Amino acid sequence: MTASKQPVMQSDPASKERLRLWLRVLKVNRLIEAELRERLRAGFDSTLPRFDVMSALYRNPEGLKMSALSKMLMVSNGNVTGIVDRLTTEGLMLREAVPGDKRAARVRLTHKGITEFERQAEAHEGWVSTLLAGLDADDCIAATTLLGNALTLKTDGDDDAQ
Amino acid sequence: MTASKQPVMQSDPASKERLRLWLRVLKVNRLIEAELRERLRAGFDSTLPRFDVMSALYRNPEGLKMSALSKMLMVSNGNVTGIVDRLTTEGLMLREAVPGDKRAARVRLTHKGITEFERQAEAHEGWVSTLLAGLDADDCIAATTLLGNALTLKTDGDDDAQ
DNA sequence: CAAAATTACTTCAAGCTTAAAAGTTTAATC
DNA sequence: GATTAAACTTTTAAGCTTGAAGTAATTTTG
Repeated sequence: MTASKQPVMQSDPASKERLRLWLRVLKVNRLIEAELRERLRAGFDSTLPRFDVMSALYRNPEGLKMSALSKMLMVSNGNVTGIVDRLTTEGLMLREAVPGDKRAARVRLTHKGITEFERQAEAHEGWVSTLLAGLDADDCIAATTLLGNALTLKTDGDDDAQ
Repeated sequence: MTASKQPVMQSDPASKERLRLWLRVLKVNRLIEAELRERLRAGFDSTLPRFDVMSALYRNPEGLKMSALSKMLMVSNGNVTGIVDRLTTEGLMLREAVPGDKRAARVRLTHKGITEFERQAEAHEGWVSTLLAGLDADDCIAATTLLGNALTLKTDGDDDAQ
């Protein structure tokens, strides 16, 4: 117990509550991510980033360009390259040429990738539901709505659904 | 638009809302983390993991054992080692021997580290408040409470406050 | 049309992250 | 006292992540 308890007189009185919420979001996120990571590893010898990529491609069976993928997942361009490389090596997805553009590459799940993702997604939904068992449907809707309001200035490209 | 819209008849009817909430948490987390990372990089030539370590030590001026630090931050033991190494090299923190135990090492902020963290923490609180400007104090309390209920089974070691 | 700017992707270096293994020291048990 | 188990930390290998630099193709523009 020393210093630290004097908030420096923050201008916005909601500032402290916002900080508290952010720390809570961070905690929930870490807890759930850690659990999902462990279960994906143990159950499917995979990782969350791989799951995310497959999930995005599952929702877009016609394929996505690398840049669209990285924008959708909010990760860097160079990052996606490595994950796609590995998934491709394992035969779960493939790169195709884009007809009118020799720079671009379109990636999509193979049949094997689709089958594998469906297996994982079913388990995934159950895990999430278990981890959030403390909240019923109404609580979830309320929390989702509140968090959605936090994004009013940032969100544009919308995507959800498993 | 193909397949994918048949939820496989999940047993728990709240399952879909829980999944939706999880995706929302993930999105908020990524958006805010990305923004904070960028600002820490541009403004202080630092990173979020470094900020987190310094924050934990700031709240514990007497120092923490490496294992306590890793538990508090919910990251792996080996992970903390590297971050502490770098912060130590920069003179922001230091390792001390624990009197009765030659296995353990206690780490704490140096004076320079304390000063530097205070600078960063003030900016940090402002950034978070800006990013969550869509929510007033009551909204934040409501959201924090709801998310807290999600953790009822997992939370034990409590820590918060900047 | 040619130069310039933009777009798409990959490569690179540095740092973060984990799980597992290894190295020390301490505590417990026999 | 010797053996075993536990606690604490570091090291290691593999993968994730970023920002920046590099390559190539496309579009814009003068």
